[in-house]
Amino acid sequence: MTEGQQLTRTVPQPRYEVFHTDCPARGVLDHVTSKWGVWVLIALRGGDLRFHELRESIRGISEKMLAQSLRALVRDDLVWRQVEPTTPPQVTYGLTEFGRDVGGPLTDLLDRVTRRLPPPGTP
Amino acid sequence: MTEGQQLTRTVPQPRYEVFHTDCPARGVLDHVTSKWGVWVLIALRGGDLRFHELRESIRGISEKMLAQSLRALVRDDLVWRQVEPTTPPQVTYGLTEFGRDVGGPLTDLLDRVTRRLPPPGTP
DNA sequence: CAGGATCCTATCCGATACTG
DNA sequence: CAGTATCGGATAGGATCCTG
Repeated sequence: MTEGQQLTRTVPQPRYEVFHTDCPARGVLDHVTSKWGVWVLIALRGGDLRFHELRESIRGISEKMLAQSLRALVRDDLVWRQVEPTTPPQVTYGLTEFGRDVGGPLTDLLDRVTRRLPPPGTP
Repeated sequence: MTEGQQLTRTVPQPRYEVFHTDCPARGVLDHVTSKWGVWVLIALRGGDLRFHELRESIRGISEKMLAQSLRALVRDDLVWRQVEPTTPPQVTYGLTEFGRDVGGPLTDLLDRVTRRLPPPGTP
């Protein structure tokens, strides 16, 4: 760190210093805001879902990306994974407390975008 | 659309149907949650900034990506751009009302991640 | 100073095939 | 059913050079 001042202009409280450091929050935030992570988290807000239910909820996601996103989210402790060793196997995913905590502002974000977005006549 | 039911399981209110359609909200949300868009928006919450100030705020971003992200955000009406035709030219960026509106939950999100993240002793 | 143009690399991501 | 493995095309992204 060569300079400690940054955003000290008009920012009320310099609560975080996530802009220059490689603090882990940046990685997690990147996962949370990743292309599919967003939708997985939002989908799971409606309740726990199994792999295929998730895949059907988030139309457009491939199995590969879903599995990959889920792995990342589980690693970050945003999502838990429960394997029922039956035949056929049954794997359920759900939000951890952290995941629910993060899902709030995420849904809020989506809400504001969707509500603000469809302005009549902007092709 | 071959089937209209989706997430009708446990979701309280089916407010949006952003999961299967290619509604524009998905595109905007993707921009908002894009790798750098997040940080641009958060950085601008502290006040209007010029190109190089932004670049310095968001350490790690390249000029190309900053310009590209800014263009996308301006297109989505999240950020405005004001050109002062002086020499040297001076271009200032700031949040639109939409941008500020979206910046709220975004900062909230970042806050929760950063606050929750650094658990003492998890190398 | 603010960025466009170009080149090249890293990664994302879908399709397919295969496993427990 | 719930994945993993691999391949190949598409895209994101960095470095550099150049312009108004």
